[in-house]
Amino acid sequence: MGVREAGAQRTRQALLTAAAQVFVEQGVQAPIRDIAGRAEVGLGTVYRHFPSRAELVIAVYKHQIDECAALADALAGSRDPFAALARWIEAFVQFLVTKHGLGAALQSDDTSFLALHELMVDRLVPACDLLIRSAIEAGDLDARVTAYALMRAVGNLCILGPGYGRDDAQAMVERLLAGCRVRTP
Amino acid sequence: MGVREAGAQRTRQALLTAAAQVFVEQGVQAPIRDIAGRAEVGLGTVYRHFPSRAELVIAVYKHQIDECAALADALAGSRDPFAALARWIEAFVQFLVTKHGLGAALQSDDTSFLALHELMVDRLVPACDLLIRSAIEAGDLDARVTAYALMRAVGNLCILGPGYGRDDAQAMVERLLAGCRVRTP
Amino acid sequence: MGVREAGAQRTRQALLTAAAQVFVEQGVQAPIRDIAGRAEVGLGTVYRHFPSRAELVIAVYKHQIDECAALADALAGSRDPFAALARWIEAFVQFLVTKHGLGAALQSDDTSFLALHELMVDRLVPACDLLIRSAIEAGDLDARVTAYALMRAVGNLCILGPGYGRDDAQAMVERLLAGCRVRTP
Amino acid sequence: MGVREAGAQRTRQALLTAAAQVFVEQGVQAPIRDIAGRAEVGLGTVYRHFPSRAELVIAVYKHQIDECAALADALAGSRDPFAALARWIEAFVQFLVTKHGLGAALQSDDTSFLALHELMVDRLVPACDLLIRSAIEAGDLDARVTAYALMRAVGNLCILGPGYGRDDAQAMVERLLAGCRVRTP
DNA sequence: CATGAATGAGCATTCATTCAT
DNA sequence: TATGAATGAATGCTCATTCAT
Repeated sequence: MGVREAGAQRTRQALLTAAAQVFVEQGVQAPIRDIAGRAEVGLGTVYRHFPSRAELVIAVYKHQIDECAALADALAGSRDPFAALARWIEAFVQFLVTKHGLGAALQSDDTSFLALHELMVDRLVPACDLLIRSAIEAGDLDARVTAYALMRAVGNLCILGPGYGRDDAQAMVERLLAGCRVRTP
Repeated sequence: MGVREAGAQRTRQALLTAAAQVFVEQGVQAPIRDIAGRAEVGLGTVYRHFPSRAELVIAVYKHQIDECAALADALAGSRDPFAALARWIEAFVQFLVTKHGLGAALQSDDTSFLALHELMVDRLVPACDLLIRSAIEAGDLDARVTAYALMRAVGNLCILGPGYGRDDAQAMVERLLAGCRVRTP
Repeated sequence: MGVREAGAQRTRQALLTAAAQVFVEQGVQAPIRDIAGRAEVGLGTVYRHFPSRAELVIAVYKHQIDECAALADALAGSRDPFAALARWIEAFVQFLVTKHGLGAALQSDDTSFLALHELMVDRLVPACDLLIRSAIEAGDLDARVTAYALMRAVGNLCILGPGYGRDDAQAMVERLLAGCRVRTP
Repeated sequence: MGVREAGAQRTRQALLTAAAQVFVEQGVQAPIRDIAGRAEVGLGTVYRHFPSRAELVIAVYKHQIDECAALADALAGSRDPFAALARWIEAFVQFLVTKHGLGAALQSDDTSFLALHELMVDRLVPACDLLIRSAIEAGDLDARVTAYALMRAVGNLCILGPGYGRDDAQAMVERLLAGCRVRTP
């Protein structure tokens, strides 16, 4: 890789970092200009690296999404399927809760986020589904719970605001999960 | 009240009706112009009656918020405090779930919705708090649950999207509530 | 008509005038901003009156197109059909030649001018066709000449440039028409 | 010529070929980037070889322009001067009609095409003039016809569009030429 | 009070052009 | 010489908001 490519990679990284920050502050709908400004880069440079907003959003979150999916694989086959699910959901919450605005982006009906939505669906829903099936088969989870709806619900619960912080979200997700559990006498 | 005042009241009502419809169709962020058009009224008239978008949003939902608060009062003192809370939450969900975009607006950090947020806090949090206290005192509810966080969580769960409809929201809220319950042996 | 409507009409007229000038100077692709500036009007005002560029272009030329079509009707039924056609073409040339950029717009493949193209086709082609048929029936015109192609050709010949002015265009059109004539011995 | 110069020549040729293709597909206003991409060459390379778009356009068409000029020389001195002119014009039409957008470019007031215009004037006008003079002297052509205006007119007639194809252009040019002929009794 | 014309800030996007490597 | 990353001016378009009538 030549110096130029290396420079381009640095720019790309700077853009991802800047975008992540701006997304936290303003949400994923933030003006592209602001991201360019934050990265101290020309406006066209953002478009060169990420022709559409969706691609930028995806690039920003892809790494963590992949990590999350990998965790599910690691947890699959655990002896206590419900506990495994709970642990995975906890990790998912950590992911969401540290990325302000992602939760909001996920439920946005804006077409530019369909791709992000798809990525999550493609990568995480199957991962989550695996754990859910095991828990259901073990007789621990309400069989009506679907991966998609659960993730959506968890995602929504992770939309923070004043007076509703990470701890609150965490606690509520735990309660939601508890409510999905089949009570064994 | 003179004829002029009466006319103004009619205009105000027409605006509220129109705004409610448009909010359902396009969300609370709908262009003011569309609301004026729906009400068959000039654009300036909207601004005269509701100088800010927030005031309009509030006016549109105030009635239902009041009803919701009143329901809490009616349910207070019930013999089964947890069931009362559950019924009230159900009503709250109905309110949110039929107002396209309201859930999203509630957690928006947009300053124009602070006032709506405040209204909900002022009117509904105390109402909900009443029911929560009773349920806690009856030993049915986790004492760590606060009215504000619960309502926020419920509000979030009511943010709908493709593949996550009213029924899903409803079911998830029920599970959340179940998870907040103290299990009696 | 109230004063407001009158003012709006004045604005509309100012816009049409400004647009006509700008079209002459820069062609029909001129930035909307320039037209707004020339009319000393806000950018939004242009969009209020003419939501799309095509509508503006059409409005600018519609009056004259209508006049041109009317002339054809007046000339129809003349005793010398070929002379009638020649006179009409002459008027058409006058129209084109005084609107710099229109000829170019007519042959632009830009979709925003389809509407203008359609207007010309709808109004002028039938008008021209009437005269052509008569001339053909009278045995004066090559029967293979079609209204559309002839108008297109004339339109093209009216695209002026340095060293090729109105007189040149006029002369060339006359020669083209002569070349379309059936020579009677 | 060293290997470096030879490589540069190859690059230059690749660029000309690529540009010719792109011009046909998108017209002479095509983005420079597209041409670089088609030639599988860096963007800067295009600018190194052809600092301005005009120079590229000229280089692309120069060969054919020269051929066209040479044809005129070959046809000069023919026994039937008018037929010679007609044949030459026919070749000129073929040249224009197969170059998408060239006709339009020729009459564009865009300064970047002045040079192309000049090239055509420098090479083809004298060539055409030769044939025209002969035809006039033979008493076959209207003496008022000038080479420049005739070429311009022919160029305009070769601006194609939907519903006005090569055959139409060809036919119209023939009629124009017929209209320039002096009728001998 | 009601009106709606006018305004212009704000944002997305494209592409010609430069220049460090 | 060749490269292509970076730049930013230019332009289209939307809407919130003001204000003269």
